[in-house]
Amino acid sequence: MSEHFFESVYEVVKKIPKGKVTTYGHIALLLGKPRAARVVGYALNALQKDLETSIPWQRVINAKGQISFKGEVLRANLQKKLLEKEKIVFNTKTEIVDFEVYGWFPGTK
DNA sequence: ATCGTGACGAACG
DNA sequence: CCGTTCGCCACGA
Repeated sequence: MSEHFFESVYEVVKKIPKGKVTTYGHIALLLGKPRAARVVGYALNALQKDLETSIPWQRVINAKGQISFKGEVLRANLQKKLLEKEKIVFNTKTEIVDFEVYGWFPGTK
C-alpha cells in the first residue's frame, strides 16, 4: 500500500489546535524525518490544489516564526488573515509570531 | 532507475 | 543581522 507521506503530514496538521502554530520542521520531526521539512512544505502545497479547506494549513509556518511563501503573495496574505482571525498576533515590524505564546510543539520541552 | 524541484532549515561568511 | 550555500527527501516526469 502506498501510504503517501503527504497524508501523514495532513494528519499532524489536523491536530494543531486553533490559535496555535507550528513549523514545517517540527512536523517532519514528529513523522520521524527531522530533515524532511521541505517535503512537508511540498505536501501543503499539493493540498491547496487538491483538497479544499478541511486542513488548517495556515497554522504551519517556518522556523523563523514567519509566514513562508515563495512567490504567491496572495496566499501569504490569506494565511496571515486566517491566523489573525484565530487571535494570533504578528510582530508589527518583523511579522514574526511569538512561539513562546502561540507555538505548538508536542514532544519538546 | 536518474533528474529537477520545492509553503524548509541549519550553517556559513 | 543579512544574504548565500548546502543538505535533505518524497514526488512526478
